[in-house]
Amino acid sequence: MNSSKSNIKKQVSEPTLRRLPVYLYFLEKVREDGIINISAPTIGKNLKCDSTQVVKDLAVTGIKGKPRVGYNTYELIHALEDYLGFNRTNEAFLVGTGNLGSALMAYQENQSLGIKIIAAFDTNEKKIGTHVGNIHVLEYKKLFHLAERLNVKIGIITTPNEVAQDVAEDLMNCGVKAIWNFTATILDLPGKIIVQNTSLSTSVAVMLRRLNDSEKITN
Amino acid sequence: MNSSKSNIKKQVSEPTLRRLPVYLYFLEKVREDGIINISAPTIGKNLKCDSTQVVKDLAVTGIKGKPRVGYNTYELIHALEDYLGFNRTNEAFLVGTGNLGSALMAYQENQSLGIKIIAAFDTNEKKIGTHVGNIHVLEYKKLFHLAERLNVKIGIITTPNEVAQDVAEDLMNCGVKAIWNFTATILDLPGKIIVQNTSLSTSVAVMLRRLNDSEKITN
DNA sequence: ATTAATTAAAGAAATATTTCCTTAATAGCG
DNA sequence: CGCTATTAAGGAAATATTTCTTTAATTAAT
Repeated sequence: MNSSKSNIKKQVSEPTLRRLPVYLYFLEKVREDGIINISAPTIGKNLKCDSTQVVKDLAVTGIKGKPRVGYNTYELIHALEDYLGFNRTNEAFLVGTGNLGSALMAYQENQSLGIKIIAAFDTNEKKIGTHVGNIHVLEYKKLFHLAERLNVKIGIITTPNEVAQDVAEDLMNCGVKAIWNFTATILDLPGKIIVQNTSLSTSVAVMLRRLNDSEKITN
Repeated sequence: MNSSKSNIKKQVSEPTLRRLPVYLYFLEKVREDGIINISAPTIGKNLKCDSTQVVKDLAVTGIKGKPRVGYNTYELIHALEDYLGFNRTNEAFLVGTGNLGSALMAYQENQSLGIKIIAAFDTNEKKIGTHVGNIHVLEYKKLFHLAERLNVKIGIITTPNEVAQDVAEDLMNCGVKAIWNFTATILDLPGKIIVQNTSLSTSVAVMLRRLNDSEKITN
């Protein structure tokens, strides 16, 4: 369940990486209010986390804050977007246009997700030929053909669990380097392929357990 | 960004909790194959993680494995479902029936998510009165009225970011104890309210960054 | 029955992550 | 112009998490 290690310079930790978009969204909100500079303690107070952690997290972008002033909001937003790759067009293929797949396609049209789904694939004949927004649902077989022309690095799997492994291998063979996996299947792929598992059950599990814990405590 | 601490017995760590549904899904697959007993090393090999970790994770359920035999698949599945609360009907309200909200409603009809959305709310008049599967979309105002009768503990927020805080407070005032927050807003609520943040941007951020890292390494 | 191999469990060590502490910088204020 | 309060940065300590090691149990094979 772990990722490989870089030999050039050590990878930024996952907890830190997961916090960066949170800072980014907060800073965007702050910028709208016309705030030019913001300090780590202020960010920490708003986001309910330690100011030291804020400083260390933001340090990965290379941006330096000024003592007594804090960080330049605009500069920091840019650096975060750049670091996270949100300012590039990260093109992606999506496989499996069920509820979740369709939702992701529709969702990214409004909400900026950081990636742009350029084509969706399905084996269900009823789905093929339809489109969500301006993304067309193509026959799954065409994945290989399309991948030749377009140099897509990211694949999204929103298929039933049973076919996830096969789809993942196909995507890999089409040149995909990173897979966003919404199924409950643990994909067995070479270590060089980045796999991001986003199973909804995982979140539910944590929440339900915490709820259960809290109910047992007499407040 | 942290949760409160139990004073009765120490909480199970989040990494462990996040792995439990992964074991559960794997075991369900294994059970279908008619396998009665399975060892931690076998689970570890399949899920690509350390066998010691498997043993420690599964220990939280209270199930004991037998040396030289492993765990009883059936017993373990039951214990995990019970521990995670997946075998209970965890009723939930959903607020915000946009793309993501609708998808969640449709999704849970097929895929067992561990929770059951019993009513959805929106302020958009075009949405009110419609239904996804057999879940009706109701006027947001009716949340308070409905909450009086039904004792719903879980709230799901799939609204635009701007209104998330207000919705969260309303849900809390309606007796909701746990909130599954899909927005990028960091909710400011009393510590006793369980908040599970599932921002899609977070996953994308981690994936894009790892992809970027891997491209810089000469394999 | 005895032995050998496998395995879970419990504890120790290693690693990762967060929090704390000190230092140096600097802008605002007198 | 110097002092003070605030702050980022860097390193140290504390905590959390994972991995390693040892031990004891138990089943299968002889």
